[in-house]
Amino acid sequence: MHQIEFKDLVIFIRIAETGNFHDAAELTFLSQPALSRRMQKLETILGAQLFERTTRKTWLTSVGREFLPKARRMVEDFELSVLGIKDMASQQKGKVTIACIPTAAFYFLPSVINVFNERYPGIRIQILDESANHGLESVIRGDADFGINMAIAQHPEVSFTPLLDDPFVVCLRKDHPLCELEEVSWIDMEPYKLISVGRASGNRILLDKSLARDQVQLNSFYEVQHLSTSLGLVEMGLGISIVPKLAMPLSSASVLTSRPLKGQKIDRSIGLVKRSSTSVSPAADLFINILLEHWSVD
DNA sequence: TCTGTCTGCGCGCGAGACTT
DNA sequence: AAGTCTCGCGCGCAGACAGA
Repeated sequence: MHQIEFKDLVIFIRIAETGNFHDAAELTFLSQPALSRRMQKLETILGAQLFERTTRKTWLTSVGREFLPKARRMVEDFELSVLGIKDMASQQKGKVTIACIPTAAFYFLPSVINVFNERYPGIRIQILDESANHGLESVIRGDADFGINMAIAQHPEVSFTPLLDDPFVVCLRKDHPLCELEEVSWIDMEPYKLISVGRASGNRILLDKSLARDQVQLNSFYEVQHLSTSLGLVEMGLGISIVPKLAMPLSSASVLTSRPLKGQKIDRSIGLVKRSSTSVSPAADLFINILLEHWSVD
């Protein structure tokens, strides 16, 4: 089955413009017979004659007149698309979409975005601040160019490049009795209500694994969906929480503080997640380069 | 007669099948 | 994996044809 080619449309337009197969052939760098056959092929595919021709004169049929603006639009769209891709390829325009777990978005992105914007002001950035699982799905589906995610969120279709190890800490109000300790053990936490994130969360999976390994059961009293909510409840004095250090507020004015876990170390490895089967867009590649310049683990 | 289009024929190229 | 063969497709050349 033959298909209409881009060149067939260009030829059709040139013949319509010149009213002449011979001149159209010159303009399209073909011999006249080759052009004539191309036109015949196009007419066969369309099942309609586009030109009436005699050996002296060529003119559009009613079908041809109707098809001409459509063909022009198709050629124009195609050319604009190619120009758009060229712009992107030359890295002056485009968009980078990053699926990033929220805590990492705060930590990694601002400095990288600053540098990126200075170097490539024409490229827009979209951040999908999503949970580890949703972020991974966005990368696999192609909704995001790449992701910044936890090592736990891995998949055969993606590659993972570690950027940072983020230890879990105990999040406390500054007036909490446990603040007197330099490090906090599981036993120290037993009397207090624990605020934890939902079981689907990647952070929760890591924490539960450690608790199971050490055969410890904490008083998990409140369950929330987001780390930011658990920080809010700690702030209100409702309990304590075990969170990744990156989730802790940066401001010293905050009523919250943290203490390392005693004896056991729970780390989440955060890194760059990319689809392994396809290459990223030129714009995304530039962003990744700057990200790795800033955060690459040597 | 001149000029433009169509058609027969052969050539070259690329893709896929087949062999070593 | 590399080399060879086959087939289909598009091309140009040359000549036929037709209208002004």
